Amino acid sequence: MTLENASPRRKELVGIAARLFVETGFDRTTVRMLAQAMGIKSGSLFHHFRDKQEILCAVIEEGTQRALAIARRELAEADPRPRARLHAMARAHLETLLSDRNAHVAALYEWRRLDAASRERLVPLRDAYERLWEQVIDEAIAAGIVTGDAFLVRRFVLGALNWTVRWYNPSDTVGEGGRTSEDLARALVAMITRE
Amino acid sequence: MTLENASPRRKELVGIAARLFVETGFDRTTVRMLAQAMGIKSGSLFHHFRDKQEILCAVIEEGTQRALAIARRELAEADPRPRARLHAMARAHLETLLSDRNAHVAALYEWRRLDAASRERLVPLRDAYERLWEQVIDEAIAAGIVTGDAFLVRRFVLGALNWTVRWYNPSDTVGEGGRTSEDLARALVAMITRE
Amino acid sequence: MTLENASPRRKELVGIAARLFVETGFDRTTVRMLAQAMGIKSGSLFHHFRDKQEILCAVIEEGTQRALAIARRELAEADPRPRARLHAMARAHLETLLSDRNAHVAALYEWRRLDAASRERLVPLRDAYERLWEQVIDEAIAAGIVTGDAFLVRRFVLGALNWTVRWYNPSDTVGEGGRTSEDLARALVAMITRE
Amino acid sequence: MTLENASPRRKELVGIAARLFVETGFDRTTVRMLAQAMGIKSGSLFHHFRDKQEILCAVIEEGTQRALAIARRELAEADPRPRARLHAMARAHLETLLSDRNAHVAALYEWRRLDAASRERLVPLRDAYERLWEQVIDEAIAAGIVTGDAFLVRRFVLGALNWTVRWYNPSDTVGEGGRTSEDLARALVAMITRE
DNA sequence: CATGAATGAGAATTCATTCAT
DNA sequence: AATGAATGAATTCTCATTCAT
Repeated sequence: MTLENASPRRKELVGIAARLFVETGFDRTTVRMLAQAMGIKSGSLFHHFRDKQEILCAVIEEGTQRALAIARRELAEADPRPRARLHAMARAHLETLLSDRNAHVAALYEWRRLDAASRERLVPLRDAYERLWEQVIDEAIAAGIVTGDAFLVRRFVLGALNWTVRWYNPSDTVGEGGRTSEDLARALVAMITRE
Repeated sequence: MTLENASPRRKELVGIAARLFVETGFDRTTVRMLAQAMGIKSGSLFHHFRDKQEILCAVIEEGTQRALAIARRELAEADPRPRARLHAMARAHLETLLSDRNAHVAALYEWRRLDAASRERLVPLRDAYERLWEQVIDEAIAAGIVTGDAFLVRRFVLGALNWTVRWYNPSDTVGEGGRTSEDLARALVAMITRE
Repeated sequence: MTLENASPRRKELVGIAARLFVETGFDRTTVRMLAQAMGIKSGSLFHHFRDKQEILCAVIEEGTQRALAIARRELAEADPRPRARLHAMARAHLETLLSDRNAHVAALYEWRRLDAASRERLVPLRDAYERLWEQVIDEAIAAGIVTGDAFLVRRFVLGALNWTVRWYNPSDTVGEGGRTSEDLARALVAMITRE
Repeated sequence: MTLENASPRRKELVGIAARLFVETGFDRTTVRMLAQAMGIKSGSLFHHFRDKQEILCAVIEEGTQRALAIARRELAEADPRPRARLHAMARAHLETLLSDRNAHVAALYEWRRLDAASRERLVPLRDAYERLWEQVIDEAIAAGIVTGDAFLVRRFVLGALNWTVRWYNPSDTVGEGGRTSEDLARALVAMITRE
């Protein structure tokens, strides 16, 4: 599941690329911009990555991997009751999405830019993450605190969460009415659960 | 509210551009692709639009305008009870988003590509549309069928709906488990309302 | 010597073109700019002129013709003594050059943009004008008020005069230290004559 | 006084660009023509210069700098008497203008094509050159060998000299009646001085 | 005469990528 | 590893010109 090269230097470069991809979009981020942000010249970039695609692929892998790791950790630490587990997942998702505007955002918003080969490689990883959500939502429905079609609920919930990056700026707590990402997680869970 | 140039020819071109922008993304849609899809040569495009930006601007305006018109019509025809009005808005939103994968999708997903001037021009239009949602959600909260922070509910609901274009293909009813966009609207309303 | 078409409408258009060619340069003046300044659409321009070259040709012809006419008039009216005739020529030259920043400037500064055919057509006209200068300078040398190689004197004098359009703005009498174009003519004659 | 980038490669390219700008004019010299003359592909040009403007700016800077350097050298070596100094300046000016049809011609004839920023940067350099002329002409007037308004004399003299590039071809000594540029300098000085 | 739409050749510029040093 | 120079294909956009209406 891990890629050919996971040196710390490379990890650092991937983080920088992730930020640029989120700020500017993959298409509009030039190799020269990436290199400059990394403190090297554009020619040197190709010693670390075969091509621009590979950078995107690495970013998306990193983003999904982190999302998966954090979700697992939060679930492991969470109260085993369904509502708490739902909350843990929402919190984890928002954390990877908003806390450092990191690779997870790129994973979601630049997925379409992956070429076929990369996509194929990354689908299992993404599915592993989604399966976590599937479980938690199934449990919530089984417990009667959420009603409806599990598939649709999952899609709607992820949509609601993913869309936050379009309107929520975690560093601007005043502009956001003082809402923290924790508030967001709680509000979302409240919105879809009853009793 | 309509802009500089509204010839029927232009409208037709805007429709074609909308489709390409949704299929391929604004950045990856070249002027030549647009021209070819329109049946003209790339130079001729600039007879109708000053630059590529202006095409995007026209597409987004058209998309938001249509969304606004359809939402108003649905609200006017809907049962005046809060849940019905919520449902009408969701149905209207999904219709403009999914029925012909039209300009409304571009309006949502390519908004960031607008330059400052266009953005400024279009913000009021977008706000008018969002105000419709505001009203309907306020009514639902007042009626006690939805609970929570009206602002967050609106953002979550719009996120859930907007994200549908990423996973729902209305022309593939089998792959989508036979779900129609009407089903989606109903499910969303069910998910967030109680009693 | 006159061109196929000398309608007053055409003359007017030529005048407008002359102004634009001087302000912006022939290469940078687009057919659309010309048309707009003329109050018509670019397509219509080609009812009046075969192509852009023909406009330039007409402008240069007009400019040289006017310069020639005015020079002849001034010489006819001038005191027959050599210095007075020299002065009359300088005054005439500066008048066509500066008084209405007209076609004569274009004739001098855009001559290189003429195609071979136009150039051939206009060379005799330009030579007729230069011959006037030749006479006047020959007379001045014969009279001993100017010394030197007649050919070089003529080139130097014309250079000095033609270059005025690069630094002298006749409508800004303050910025120009209150110098009129009449002052310029006098100063030039004074500079090259003795006794 | 020198600018951002003065690599020898760049200097060489600037020289080639100067020649093309003089032969063809800035507007009609395409980037492809420049690249071909430089033996590279058009894309590579932008490795050395940000845009076409910057090439022009570099050419004009180079041209004025050389003119300034040569004028200073000639003045330093010249007999200190006013006529000799005038002659030295004329000779220097014609040398930079005619000897290799170099950047100084472009500096004079394409100045208008500079954008505002470049112009601002180059004005002091140009002024430094003109101040040399100012001094020499002031001295000549003070010595009584030239009469008139120093400002106008300077403008006329520079006009006469600058215009030579329009009619004088130094490599065609037959067509030019065997006149060398040294002859031109002498004739000009003779024309404007007395006794 | 005038127009609006269209054209096609070419303009400057961008950019991922290569490669000798 | 890193770099600077170069590439070539593609991109947006310009513009003189044509032509049906």
